[in-house]
Amino acid sequence: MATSPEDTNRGRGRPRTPGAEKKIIDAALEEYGERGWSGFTMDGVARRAGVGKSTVYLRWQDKDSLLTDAVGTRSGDLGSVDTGTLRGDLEALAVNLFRHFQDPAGWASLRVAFDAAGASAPLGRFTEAVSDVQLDFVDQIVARAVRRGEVPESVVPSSIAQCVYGAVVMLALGFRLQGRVLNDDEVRERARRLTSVVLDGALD
Amino acid sequence: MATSPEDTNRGRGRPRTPGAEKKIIDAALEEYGERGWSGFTMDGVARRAGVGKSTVYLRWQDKDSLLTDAVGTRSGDLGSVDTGTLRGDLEALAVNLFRHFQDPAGWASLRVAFDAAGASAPLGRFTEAVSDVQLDFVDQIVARAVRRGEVPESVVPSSIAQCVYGAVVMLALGFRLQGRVLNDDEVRERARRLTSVVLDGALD
Amino acid sequence: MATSPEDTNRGRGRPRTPGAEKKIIDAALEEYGERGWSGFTMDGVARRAGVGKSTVYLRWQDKDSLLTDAVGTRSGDLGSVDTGTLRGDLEALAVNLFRHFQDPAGWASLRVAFDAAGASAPLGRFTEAVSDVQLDFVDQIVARAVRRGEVPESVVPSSIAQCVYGAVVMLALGFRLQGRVLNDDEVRERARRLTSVVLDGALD
Amino acid sequence: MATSPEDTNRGRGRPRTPGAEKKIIDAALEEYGERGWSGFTMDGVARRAGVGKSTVYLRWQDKDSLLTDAVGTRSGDLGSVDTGTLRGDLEALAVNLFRHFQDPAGWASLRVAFDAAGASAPLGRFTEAVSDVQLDFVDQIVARAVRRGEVPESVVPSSIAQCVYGAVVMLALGFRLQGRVLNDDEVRERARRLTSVVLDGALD
DNA sequence: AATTAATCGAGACGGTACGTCGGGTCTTATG
DNA sequence: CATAAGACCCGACGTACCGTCTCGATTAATT
Repeated sequence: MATSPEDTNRGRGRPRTPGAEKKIIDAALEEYGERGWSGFTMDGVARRAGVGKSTVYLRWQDKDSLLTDAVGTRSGDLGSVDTGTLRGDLEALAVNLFRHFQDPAGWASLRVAFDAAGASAPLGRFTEAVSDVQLDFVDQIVARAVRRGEVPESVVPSSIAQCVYGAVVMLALGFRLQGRVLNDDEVRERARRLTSVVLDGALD
Repeated sequence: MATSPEDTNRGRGRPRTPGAEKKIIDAALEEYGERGWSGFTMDGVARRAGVGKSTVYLRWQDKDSLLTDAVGTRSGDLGSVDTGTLRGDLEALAVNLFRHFQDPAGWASLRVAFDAAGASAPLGRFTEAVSDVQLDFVDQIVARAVRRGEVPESVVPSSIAQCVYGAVVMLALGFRLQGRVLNDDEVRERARRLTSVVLDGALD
Repeated sequence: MATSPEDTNRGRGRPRTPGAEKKIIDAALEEYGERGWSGFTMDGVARRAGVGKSTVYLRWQDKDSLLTDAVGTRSGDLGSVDTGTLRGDLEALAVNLFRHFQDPAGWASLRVAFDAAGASAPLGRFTEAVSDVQLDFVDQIVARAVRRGEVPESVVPSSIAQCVYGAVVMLALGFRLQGRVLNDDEVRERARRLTSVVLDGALD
Repeated sequence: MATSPEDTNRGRGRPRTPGAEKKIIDAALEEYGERGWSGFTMDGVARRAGVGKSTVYLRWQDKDSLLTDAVGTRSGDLGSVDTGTLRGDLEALAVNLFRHFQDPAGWASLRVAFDAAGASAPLGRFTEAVSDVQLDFVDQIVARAVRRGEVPESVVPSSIAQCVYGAVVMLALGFRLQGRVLNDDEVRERARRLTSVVLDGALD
């Protein structure tokens, strides 16, 4: 989980405090959520976690690594949906994703990904974390639909994935910028709409 | 252009050096491109632009404003396409967008938007910069198609906009994370694919 | 005064705040006096001086330099005594010295000298600060006495200087270790005694 | 020897490794000699001694105690001289002292004393270590001379002690600051000179 | 022989200070 | 007035050390 999990110590010396990682990650997420990026401080995280700075730096080499990691551990199984139909699956996924992005930690994971992609020195560890893992479960949903014969084999799953995922991202971005938070019904309605575009097309 | 372009100077005293804005913006973009976000400093920008820090702060109130602005000035008329068909317009737009995001400045504009949306104190000035302006021209393209009778009036333009824009964003993100750069043919092929999903739907 | 007084800036940019040096030195001396060496902190000095840390580090390269300098500026004209007789001069000097060493700053100057002499990398700037300047004025007193014909030319001034200065140092060290502080009469008595040893010898 | 030699262990459990004290003290002295006070760290001492930190802290309560002790164990019997005359004794003593201070450990003992005397919280344990023990043997030498009838009973032994001891200290300080090391002949010459001042006085 | 208990090397722990760096402001002298 | 230079206050960065604690592994003396 930590950036450098070099478990090279075979019992020599005092073992690392078991709960520390979690405490620190929780604190990091809370700090990030409350104060935003510019107010996100290693000292603050350590203090909130009730931990010395060295304990943090022993596990993560720097601020970015910590936030990256903290944010990655919260991207649970957003895609584990199975309603029986492609439409149902995509709508459910869109709802999950949207809710994920309304949560500070979920949104942070996205922001960090964009940071990583922008840096001249690519952080690399996001390649799979986002581009593969995250989009993968959309692929799986589509593949399931293909097996069911719901959609022709000619469709490119990744394109659908990009549309759905991307649309939710833009949606979430728009509402965040406006400072609005959608309730469950609104979220479902948006999910329904964009699923409709992807599945039915605009031309018929 | 500048965040606070209060042109209150009525000719009294020394006029602002004409080329300064451009020099600073260019420097900002270069610094950002070379060093990334964490290496992007006001001192660095001023030094590279051959300008005093006060000259920068006289025009932009803070770092975010500068980067925002610098990045905004490069978002030209991505949406000024008119091929006569909705499909042609969307494909052309997707190509433009994708190229935009392959450019450091273009990508930066996106990253900044995500930063703005993540902060507890919303920067506000992005509301129009991204959610309206950027998505607007997709709306216009769709509206034009509706007028032409290409698509039924029932379609929701903003959903199409979100899908197209979002899909390009995810595509660009994915390739950036992998460190890949697409050539023109590849870009066009991707644009064709995702336009197909949005217009024709996955189900027929 | 500062360790690196490279006055290379000829009016360009904002001039260094005039009173800052003094404020910082005063604060340093107070902090040192109140909290001792182990409690002597750059942050503390800056805070007490009402100054940013960078303002301190702009003038002194590190903690040692600051304390060294602070302590050096208080070693006023301990040797500017002229009573007309060698005995009177030495006694007055001994009194001055003793009082100097009872003051935290004065004592600190000695401690710093011993640090400097102990380091593998000699700090160099102490060579004159202590061994020359400090002992020099004892030499001058003796030289004056030689000119007056009070003492034969055969006496080695530096030996006398070392005896007087060294005796006072040991005296001060002893009392400090015991936590005792001498009043004026006691100081004068001690000065008289050791001057007697140096001038009259123990054998007659 | 150790600060808290509470020999409370009645044989139960593993006995303390016999050679550890010495190894640690040697390491401490070497570290101090090579790196000076600011580079003197407990981790460094433990590492050099090939010992765990707990083994050090089991014997000394803190850094100061260790250095104090390390330094004290090297102050051998500098004063065990008996040439038959006061002059001979003092010269021999001065030579011994000077050599002692040319040794890093010997010098360290002095520096530690000055540190101890400077602290607001007096370390106390130096009171005897320096002011009594160290100066005492000068007293004994003088007392012996008094018994022999060499000097009148009126002389104050402690004043002579302070002069001799102090002069050697200043001498050693001066040469250390200049980075010079004296050979045996030079040392003897200096000892002769300052003994002459103390015994014969400057005035006759 | 098994148990007990102190010590050992190693190294993680919560803190605190270090010296550096950057943000945004302020103050000069010079256009 | 604007400008280039650069000092100012502030506060976070990542590192190093302190003195404490916690491991598993010795190492005797006591059962």
